[in-house]
Amino acid sequence: MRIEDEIHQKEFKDDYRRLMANLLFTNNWLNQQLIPFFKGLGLTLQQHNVLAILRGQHPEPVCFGDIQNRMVDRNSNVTRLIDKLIEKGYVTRDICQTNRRMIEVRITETGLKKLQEVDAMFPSLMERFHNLSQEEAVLVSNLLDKLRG
Amino acid sequence: MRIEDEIHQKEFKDDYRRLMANLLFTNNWLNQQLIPFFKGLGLTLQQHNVLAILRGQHPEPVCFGDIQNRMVDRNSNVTRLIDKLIEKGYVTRDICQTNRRMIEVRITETGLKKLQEVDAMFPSLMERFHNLSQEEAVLVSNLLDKLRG
DNA sequence: ATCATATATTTGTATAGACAAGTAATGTAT
DNA sequence: ATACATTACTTGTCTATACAAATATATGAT
Repeated sequence: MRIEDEIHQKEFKDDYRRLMANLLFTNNWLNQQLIPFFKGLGLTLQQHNVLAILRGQHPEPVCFGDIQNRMVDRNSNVTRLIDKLIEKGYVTRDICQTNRRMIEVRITETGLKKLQEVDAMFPSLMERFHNLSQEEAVLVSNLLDKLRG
Repeated sequence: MRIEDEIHQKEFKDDYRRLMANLLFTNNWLNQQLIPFFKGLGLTLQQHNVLAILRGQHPEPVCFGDIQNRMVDRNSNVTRLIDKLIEKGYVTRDICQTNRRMIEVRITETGLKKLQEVDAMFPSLMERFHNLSQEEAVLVSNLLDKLRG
């Protein structure tokens, strides 16, 4: 459905403004799919993102700064995110012995199991992207990379 | 910059997951430009969105439901958004006389002036989109429309 | 060794978002 | 006419986000 019809706007001043509205609107559309999906699994998007980052380094730990730099949403408060994940038993935190300012975060077995549970559900989530062919998905992705510069 | 480099991830499981991460990351990038831009003008994105909708109908009023349906971010609480805009003197609200459940919202002269102030700054904001040619902007926009189905 | 500066994480706070429940006016079926 | 459902907006509450300030540790210059 054209963005003009989605937000009942006859036309945009220019193609860049149309793209801006479209990016914001599409992100909302995406969140409306992702938030309930992860909520059903007892996670938020950001919590899942952190777990996936930790799995990538497992069994090595990752410190807060590195977690932040690898997150899709850079605005998240890592301290409070990790607190939630510890409560759920998905990660551990320890003070780094070589630099005591840093915190080492590791994913637990329970956390790995939760990620496997998410993985099993992922294909059904990804179906919503299949309005685009694989080639089109690559094309959009590359153009977004180019947009950000 | 490629999304892989932005979030320090070697590769994605498939092109659709890469697109998903890229959409979320690009939206964050966009918000990091838009939020300070509008903040500098004393508005939030959603407040600006509402004012623009009201200008589109001016001098006719728009009711809450219609505002919600035309907003880029559908999750906004229109009641509280309008409260803020009334405080600032940018809109008025009146009970609709033909259906007393509905609220008629109108933009004021002050609101129109504020929008003119925003318009004057818009070209500088749009420069950040010029990494894409006009044709590419149209292409991405159309593919996003297609993605949502 | 001391002090200033930088780095890494934490905490506080004000505002916004998500979502459920509430209120008031209208429409509809009997 | 009355009761029930629907519509349109409001309010409450809990959580998350944005951003500034605070704390703790490490580094570097004198």
